[in-house]
Amino acid sequence: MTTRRASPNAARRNEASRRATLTAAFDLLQEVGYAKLSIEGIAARAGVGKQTIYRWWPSKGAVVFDAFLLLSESAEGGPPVLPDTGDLEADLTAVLLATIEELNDPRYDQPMRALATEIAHDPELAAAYAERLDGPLKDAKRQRLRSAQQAGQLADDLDLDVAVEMIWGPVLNRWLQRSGPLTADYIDRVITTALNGLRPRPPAAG
Amino acid sequence: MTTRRASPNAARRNEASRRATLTAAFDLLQEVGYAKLSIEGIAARAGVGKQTIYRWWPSKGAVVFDAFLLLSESAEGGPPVLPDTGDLEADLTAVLLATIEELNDPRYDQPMRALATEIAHDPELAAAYAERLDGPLKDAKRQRLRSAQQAGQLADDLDLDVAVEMIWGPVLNRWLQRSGPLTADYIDRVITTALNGLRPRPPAAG
Amino acid sequence: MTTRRASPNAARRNEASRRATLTAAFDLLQEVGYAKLSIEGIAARAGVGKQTIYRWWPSKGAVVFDAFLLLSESAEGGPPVLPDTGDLEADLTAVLLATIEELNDPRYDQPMRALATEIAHDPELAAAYAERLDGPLKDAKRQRLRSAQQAGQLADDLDLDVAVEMIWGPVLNRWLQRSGPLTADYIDRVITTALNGLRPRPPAAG
Amino acid sequence: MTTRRASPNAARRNEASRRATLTAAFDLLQEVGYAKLSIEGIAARAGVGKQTIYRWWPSKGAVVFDAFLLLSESAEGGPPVLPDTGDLEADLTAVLLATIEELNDPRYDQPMRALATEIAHDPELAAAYAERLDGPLKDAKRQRLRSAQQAGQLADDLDLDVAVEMIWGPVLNRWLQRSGPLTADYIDRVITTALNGLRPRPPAAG
DNA sequence: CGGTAATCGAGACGGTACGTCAAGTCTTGGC
DNA sequence: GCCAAGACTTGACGTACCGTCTCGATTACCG
Repeated sequence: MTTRRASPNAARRNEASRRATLTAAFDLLQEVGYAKLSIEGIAARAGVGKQTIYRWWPSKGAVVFDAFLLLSESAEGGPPVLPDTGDLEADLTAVLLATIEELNDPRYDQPMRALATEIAHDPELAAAYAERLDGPLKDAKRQRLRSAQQAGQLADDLDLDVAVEMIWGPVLNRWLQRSGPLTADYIDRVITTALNGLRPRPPAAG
Repeated sequence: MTTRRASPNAARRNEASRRATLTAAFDLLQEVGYAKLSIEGIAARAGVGKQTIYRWWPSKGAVVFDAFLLLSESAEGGPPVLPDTGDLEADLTAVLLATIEELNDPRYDQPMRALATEIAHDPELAAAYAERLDGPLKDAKRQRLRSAQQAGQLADDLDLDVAVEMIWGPVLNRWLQRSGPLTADYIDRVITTALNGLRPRPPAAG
Repeated sequence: MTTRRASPNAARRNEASRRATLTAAFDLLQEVGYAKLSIEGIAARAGVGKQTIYRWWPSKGAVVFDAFLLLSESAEGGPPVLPDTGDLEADLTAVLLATIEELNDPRYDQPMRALATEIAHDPELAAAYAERLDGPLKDAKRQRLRSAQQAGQLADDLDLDVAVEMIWGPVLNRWLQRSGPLTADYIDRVITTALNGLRPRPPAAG
Repeated sequence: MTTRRASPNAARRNEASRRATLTAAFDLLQEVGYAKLSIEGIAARAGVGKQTIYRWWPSKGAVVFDAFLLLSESAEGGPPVLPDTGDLEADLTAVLLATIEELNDPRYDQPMRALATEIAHDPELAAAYAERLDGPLKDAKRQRLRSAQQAGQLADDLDLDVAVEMIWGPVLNRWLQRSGPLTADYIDRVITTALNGLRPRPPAAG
C-alpha cells in the first residue's frame, strides 16, 4: 500500500468539489492575479466549503499546482512527445514558438507566474512539479535531443540534461524576470547560439 | 510649478529610520522567510512607525528591493567588473563558483527568492531591478565576453546578450526551481557546453 | 392512520446509544463546561454517530435535559417526598441543606447551570422541565407545606405556590447569580424570615 | 495607580466605536436573540472592526454587560432610589409592577435573559454585575426596607439582605424559568406573603 | 533664535483573510 | 432501517496584517 496520510478517507472524496475548486482557482488566478488569490475566494467561487479545501490540500500553492495538473491531464493523451522531422533546428523552433506563445498569452501569464513562485518557495511543491509536470516534458525534450545525437547532429559526449537547460533556461528566465521580449527572433538566436556554442566554429569541412 | 501634493520631502527624511527598516527587512527575510514577512513585523523589528514605511515605499516588494540595493551598495566600490586573466573558461568558472556559493548560502537563499518572486509579479519592480541591480552586473558579464570576443576566443557574430543568458540562465533556473544541485561539476558542464555548443565540433585544426 | 413522515421509529431505537449519549453529555458538561459542550464532542465521547443524536433530539438543550432526566430516574424510586417529622422548620432545613450541598458540589454545578440557562432560553424546554423534573419536586414541597397548614402551623389562607417560591426562590437566585454564599446559616435565615415574615410579630400569646 | 491591563491605550479609545458596538449588541439581542448573537454580527451592525471589539472586551458576555451598563447610565441621574410614601406595601407594589412590566416587555426580555445567562456562567461577570448594576439597586431596596424598619413597620431584627431576596427572588425566578405568569395579582400575593410570613398571624391587638 | 511645519514612534481604526471548530445535512457500508 | 463514520456547506471563531488615521514629541528649516 502506498497512502502517506491517514486522515481523510480519499475514497469518499467528492470529485465534483475537487474539480470545482481547481477550476475556480485557475480562473481566479487569471482574473484577480496571484497576490489577491485567497482560499476564501476560491471556496466562494467554487461553491465549496473552506474546510473542504483545507482537508485535501496542504497549502494554496498545492491547489494552484493541482489546478495545473488538472489542466495538463485534460489536455493530453499520453505523455508529451516533441516533433521529430529530422530537422532539429526546425523542430526546436516550432516547440519554442509554441512555448513563448503560451508565455505571452495573458490567460496563462499570471497563473504560470503563480506556479513558478510557489515552487520557488516550497521545496515539496518543487519536487511534485519536477516529477508530475515538468518531468514528462523534460523527458520528451531529452528524447528529441538524443534522437538528434544518434543521427550525428549533436556531439557524442553531450550532456543532455545541461543541453536541455541551455535551450529552455534562458527563455524561462527572460520571461520570469521580464528581462526582454519573447519574440520569434529571440528564439532563433537562442537556438542558433546553443547549437553552435559561443566559440568560433571553423567552416564545415569541404 | 510642480505638483501640489507631491511625494514627501525627501530632504527631511530620517536616514537612521531608513537603514533600520531595510536592515530589519533583510534580517526578517532570513529568519521568518518570505511568506511571513510583514510590514508590521519590519516596523516592529526596526523600531519604526508603520506610517514611516508607507510614506517612503510603495510596496513590500519595494522595501525588499531597497534592502538588496543597500546591501549591494555597501559591498561595492564602483561598478562590478568580472576578472579577466585572458583565460575565459577559468574566469567564468571562478565567477559562477562564487555565484553558486552565494545561492547555496542559507543566509541569502530566502531573501533572494523573495526578491525573485517580487520581481516576477511586479513589472515596475522588474524594471528597477533590471536597471539598478542586474544592469551593472550584466554589463560586466557582457564586457568580459566582449573582451574574449576581441581576443578571438568567441565567435565574431556572437549575440552577447544571448550568450550571457545562455551561461547564467540555466544556473538561475536550476536554483529557483530546485531542479538539480548547484555544484562545481555542474558549473563546469554548463560552461563547457555553452562554449562548445550542442553540435559536434570538429577537432581543432592541426 | 398516522402522519406519513413522522418521527423515526422509536421501537427500533438503540437503547445503548441513547444511554451512551446522555452519559457522555453529562460527563462532558462537568469536564469542559457548558460553553464548550458540542454535539460533535458528545457523539465522539459516546462512540455514536452525530446523525443518531440529531435523529432523536431536537437540540443540545434537549440532550442535556434528558441527561438530567436519566439521572433523576436512576436515582429515584417513585415520586419524591419531603420528610415530615411534624417539625416544619427542621424538615425544611434538612431539605435545603441537602439542596445547597448539591448546588455547591462542583460535579453538579456546571451541569445544573447549563440546564438552567437552556431552560431560560427555550420555552419548550422550560415546559418539559416544569412537567417532568421540577413538577414532582414542587408537588412534594407543596404537600409538605399543606401538611403543616393542616396542622395549624401555617396560615389558613396561605398561597402554597407563592410560599414554595418564597423559600426556594431566594436560594436558587443566589446560586445562579453567585450573589452570596450558600451556607447553613443562610438557609436558617431564609427559613426563619419566610416563616415569620418581614413585619414585626407580636409575642406569642401567653 | 490602578490600571490592571497595560495593553490598549484607553486614552486613545474611540468613543463613537464604543457606543456603536454596545448599541448594536443590544439591538441585535432583541432582533436575533441571544443564541444567534455573534461578535461578527455586532461588528458588522456597528460598522466596526472585529478587532476593535476584541481589543476592549474580553468576551461576548462583557459586551452584553456593558450594553446594559450604557443603558442604565443613560437612563439615570444619580443612584436609583425607591419611592417612599410611608406606605411600604404600596411602594413595593409600585416598584414590582414596574419590574414585571419590564420583564414582560419583549424588547427587554431577550437581552435580560442573555445577561442572566452570561452572569450564571462567568463568575467575573457576576462580580461586575453585583457591583455595577445590581449593587446600587439592591442598596435602594435595602434602604427602603430600613426606612420602614425604623418606622416600626418591619421587625427590628429583620435581616434586610434576606428580606430583599425574599421579595425579588421569587419574581426573578418565575420570570427566568417561566414557571408562571408575572401579573399584578401575583405581585400582590408575593408582597403580602413576604410581609406576613407563612405562619398564622394573630389578629392585631385591639 | 524662536516658530512652525513635516517627520517620527506608536498604535487605534475598519477591513480582509487566515486556519480552526462546530453546526446540521447527506452519503456510504455494515448489521 | 438504524447505526458509526465522516465528508460536505455554512458560518462564526479569535488572530494577523493591511493601509489609513490620529496623537504628542522631536526635529530641522525659515523667517
